[in-house]
Amino acid sequence: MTEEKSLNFLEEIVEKDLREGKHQAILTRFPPEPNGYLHMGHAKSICLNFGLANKYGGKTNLRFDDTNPVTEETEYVESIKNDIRWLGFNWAEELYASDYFEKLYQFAVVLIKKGLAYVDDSTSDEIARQKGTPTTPGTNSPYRDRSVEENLQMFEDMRAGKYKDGEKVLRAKVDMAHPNMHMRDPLMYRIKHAHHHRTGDRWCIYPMYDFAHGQSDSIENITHSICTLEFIPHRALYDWFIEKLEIYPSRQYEFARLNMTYTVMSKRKLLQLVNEKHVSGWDDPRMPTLSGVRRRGYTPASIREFCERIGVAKRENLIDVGLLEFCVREDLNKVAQRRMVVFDPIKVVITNYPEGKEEMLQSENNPEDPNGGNREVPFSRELFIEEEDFMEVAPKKYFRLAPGQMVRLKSAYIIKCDEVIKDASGKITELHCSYIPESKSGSDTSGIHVKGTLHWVSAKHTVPVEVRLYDRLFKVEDLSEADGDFKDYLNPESLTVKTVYAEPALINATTNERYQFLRKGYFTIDPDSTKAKLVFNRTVTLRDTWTKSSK
RNA sequence: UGUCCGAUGGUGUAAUGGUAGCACAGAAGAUUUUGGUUCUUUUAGUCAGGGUUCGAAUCCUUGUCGGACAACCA
Repeated sequence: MTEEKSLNFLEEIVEKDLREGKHQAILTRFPPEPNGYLHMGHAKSICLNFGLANKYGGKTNLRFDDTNPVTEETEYVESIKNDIRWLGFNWAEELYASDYFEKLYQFAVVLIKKGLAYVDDSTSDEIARQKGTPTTPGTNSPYRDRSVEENLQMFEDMRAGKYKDGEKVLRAKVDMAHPNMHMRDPLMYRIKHAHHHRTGDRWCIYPMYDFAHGQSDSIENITHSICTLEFIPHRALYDWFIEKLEIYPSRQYEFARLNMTYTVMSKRKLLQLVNEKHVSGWDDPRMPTLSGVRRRGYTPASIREFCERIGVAKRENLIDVGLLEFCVREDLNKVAQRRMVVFDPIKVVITNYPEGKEEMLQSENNPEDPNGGNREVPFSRELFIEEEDFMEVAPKKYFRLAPGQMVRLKSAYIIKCDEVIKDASGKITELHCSYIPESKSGSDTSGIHVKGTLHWVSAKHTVPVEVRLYDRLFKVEDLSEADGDFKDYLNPESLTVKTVYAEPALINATTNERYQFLRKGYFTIDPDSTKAKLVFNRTVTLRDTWTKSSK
């Protein structure tokens, strides 16, 4: 008997619709506007839309909502497609709202003929005033009662380019006193003499979101049109257009968008960070964009798992970024190749190890994978260990190296610290240790048990590599609660770059391999990496219960 | 002082009138040649009042709190 996983509210709706025969199959869509890069919020929407279709044997269209030529670019179209594929989803059809411009125009003509739309000469200020406020009704435009013939002619003239930008708009004739602001004669078309990334200069009038989205859904026979909460008030209009046009009744459902701690999730703000150079670009590894987390080393599987775990509901939420980190660690732990890299070295001399002697030791590539194989790690008389792995005066539960104390060097020998060498200023320059020859990893007959195991590198075999260490982009957990400019809360220490000491096996690191630098975290090669200078991004640190409990 | 949406441990998310469960985070312990992994245990919750009912997180009611809506953006 397997435990039945409970359904989210959208799955319940879909199951009900299928059960009652409302639909034979479902068709969803993912509708990005090509004016920015996809972020984790989009990932949630993608997993939802594609996930629903996958689960219930339906399909998902990719439809670019490209109704505003002044902000949209082909560059974004390509990055969006790339990100969706990377996440692991395949769309049924690649479509564009701009494919429907002619149809949409004809829909508008239908509404004009029905007396449900009119051309308005009012300025945008005047229209704003006519709208009223949420608590006071609006007033009718003086142009509201133009004849059908006049409206038809003027709308045709709008299309023909006889007017300048902003001179006229087409509005739906609904109800200027409606309690829902979106129903107070909303704009359907505006004039923009602008070049469109797909239709070029064919059009100088462009439909507004409300007159494009629902109709596009309907044209494609989308069964479930899933969007975020802020579109709830638009639903009345969505349904109104479909009803008046008597076209396929797609239905809109809304869920709460994703918010994460210590970051922002709005294209506008992300664009600002890019434009004002607070980050290196849309794919800066600190960005919550898909291109950013990809470069940082997050795996598609870990992001899908994250989206699964955060659930779907209608209440506002703020997800702990720690959950994302948990998901990526869980995934990476299974696949990452283990390597040893010392960040802040302190020299260790094994005084009883013959000068000039070297030996190759075997070390497992991945203890989680029995078939992962081994690699060779050179061992010699002079080594580096991590500065923080030695303390001259050690507290009680300190398992690492200290005078007179023993530790295991991973995959090598147990050593004992005999002497601390300092320079004139009292700074520790090296540690003199002795090793236990019988304690060799894999053939230990010493019978000695030590609590601590350290990573290390052989001093003369060391390979310098650059690591880029990331911290949260912002200093505060909840940016929506922060007063003033969100950029005031940027964390100045979100990026640390350092050159560190790696074991030689890392020379052969490849882009498609993931690495765990023992006790340091999970790393992946950055695109800036070259043969001459390897560059690694830290995806996430390892879970650390020691520094936490020692505080 | 309008309309709409929402409110369950610290954070998310279930329970669809019948034992408030799961995950992350936190705490304690075991295992460990990564203070990682794994395993065990554990802390902590139904916004408030009233009502219906044998029985309410769930239904009704009145409040409270949070959010959305007045772009020729999507």
